[in-house]
Amino acid sequence: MSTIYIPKHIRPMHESLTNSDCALFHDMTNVERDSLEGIADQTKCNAGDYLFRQNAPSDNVYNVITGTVAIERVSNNGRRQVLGFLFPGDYLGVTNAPHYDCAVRSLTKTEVYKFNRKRLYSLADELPHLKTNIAEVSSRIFCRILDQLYILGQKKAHERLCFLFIQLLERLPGARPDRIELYMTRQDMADYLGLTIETVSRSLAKLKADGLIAFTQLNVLQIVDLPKVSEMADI
Amino acid sequence: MSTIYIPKHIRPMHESLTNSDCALFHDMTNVERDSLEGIADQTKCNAGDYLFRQNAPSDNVYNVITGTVAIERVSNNGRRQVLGFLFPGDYLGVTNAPHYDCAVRSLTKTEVYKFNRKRLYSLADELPHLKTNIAEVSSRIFCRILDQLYILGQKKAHERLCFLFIQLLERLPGARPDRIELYMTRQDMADYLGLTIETVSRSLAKLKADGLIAFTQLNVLQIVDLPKVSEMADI
DNA sequence: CGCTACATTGACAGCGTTCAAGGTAAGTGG
DNA sequence: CCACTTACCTTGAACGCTGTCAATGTAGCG
Repeated sequence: MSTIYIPKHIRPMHESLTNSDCALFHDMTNVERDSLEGIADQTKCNAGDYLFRQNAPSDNVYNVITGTVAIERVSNNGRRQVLGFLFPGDYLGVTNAPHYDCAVRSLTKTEVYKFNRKRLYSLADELPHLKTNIAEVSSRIFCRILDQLYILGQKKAHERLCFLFIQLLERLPGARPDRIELYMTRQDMADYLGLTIETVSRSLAKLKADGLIAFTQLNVLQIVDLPKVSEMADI
Repeated sequence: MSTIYIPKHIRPMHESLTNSDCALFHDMTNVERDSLEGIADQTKCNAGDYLFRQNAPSDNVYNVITGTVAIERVSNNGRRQVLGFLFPGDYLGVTNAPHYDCAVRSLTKTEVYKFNRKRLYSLADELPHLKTNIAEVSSRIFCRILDQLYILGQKKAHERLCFLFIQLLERLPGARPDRIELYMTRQDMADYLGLTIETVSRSLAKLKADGLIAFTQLNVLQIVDLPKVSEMADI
């Protein structure tokens, strides 16, 4: 039973998160969950705000409650690479380095839980399940990066877009083949997939013309031919 | 003082490894080092052999003693992506997933230390430094993957090659600007950099013609203009 | 209405892939 | 020692995808 104060309009963390990456609470007892909730602060930010910047001290681990964020990395010469999009349930800032090696920008209004990393990691020393779960979260993040690496190394523009769509379908809460809301701009997609915005636009047009996808609105996608889209995305 | 048996032609692990990634022993006492060495088996394999295959159970963590290996991933449609090259001191098989999501092939005769992962991780529960060091190793692996991701997303062919050269210069033991031995084939480079073998060949010719690099032998590279090569590789 | 930000489309050039031919080096067997 | 094989690498030519530059279209907002 929880003893800490929770504003009544907020559901306990382990009930409000639906994504499969919501793993910190996995296998934990209620008492353990309460201690984990005890070190979490809830914060909000608006579309366009940065949760943290590249090279800032990596003080916190975050867990997305609502909204979508983009992880991005900018190099000396100004080129930007988006390393991933994160959704409710996803974790960010899970690193052992003293500074973040990337920035996190919110694409929508976003609510997150913020864990002080030192406190989280020392709590993990007491709660074996938590330690396992942190490792599990890291492992999943790593697997996704490997997928993206493969896509960037081996796939053509329209295949990369299909990969993104399948990822959204699998990970974005509420996404269905007939309705996937794209919270990111074309530029964000381009920077994620290693393309230009024009190529993204043209590839979308091609996929549309071929009857694989459709747009009900500018940013609402429909996957018309899921088997073919899956096949093109296949890693 | 070491009490376990070490064949006399083999130097203790923590003395034989020079790479900066040799981090498992960092900050450990001699007693701690001995217990870590106690769970290590030494094995060898020939060029072309696989240390482990994609989807095999992830039973072991390896540490390269001598030689060079390539981490690779093959997809359903047969396209191959090389995820990295590893050198003496580097670790591989560091994952929390029950199966390896990639294969590891040796490019040369290779000696490795093999740690049973369960034993390594339970030993880490007793030795705080070891746990920290494992996390540190994971973190470095992750950072390198992010670098590669950026390269694949944003760089042109000749820039990607410069990136590889700088990586080799920094990480391959014995590499100097005027002599870098390339243990991998052109095809391996291509699969690492997301290019075709022909593009690799042509880009090498271009870099040579521009006076940035030279070849003393087919597989022995010389970086002639290090500042320019570094600049092109810049992440 | 006009402003702004974002997205699409067109024309064209260039980079990288593809297909094909030729070259190089090491190893094998007569 | 030399022809032959094999694996790897280089080079050429043509094609096509993607990037670049520029213009146009669209949606939201004051």
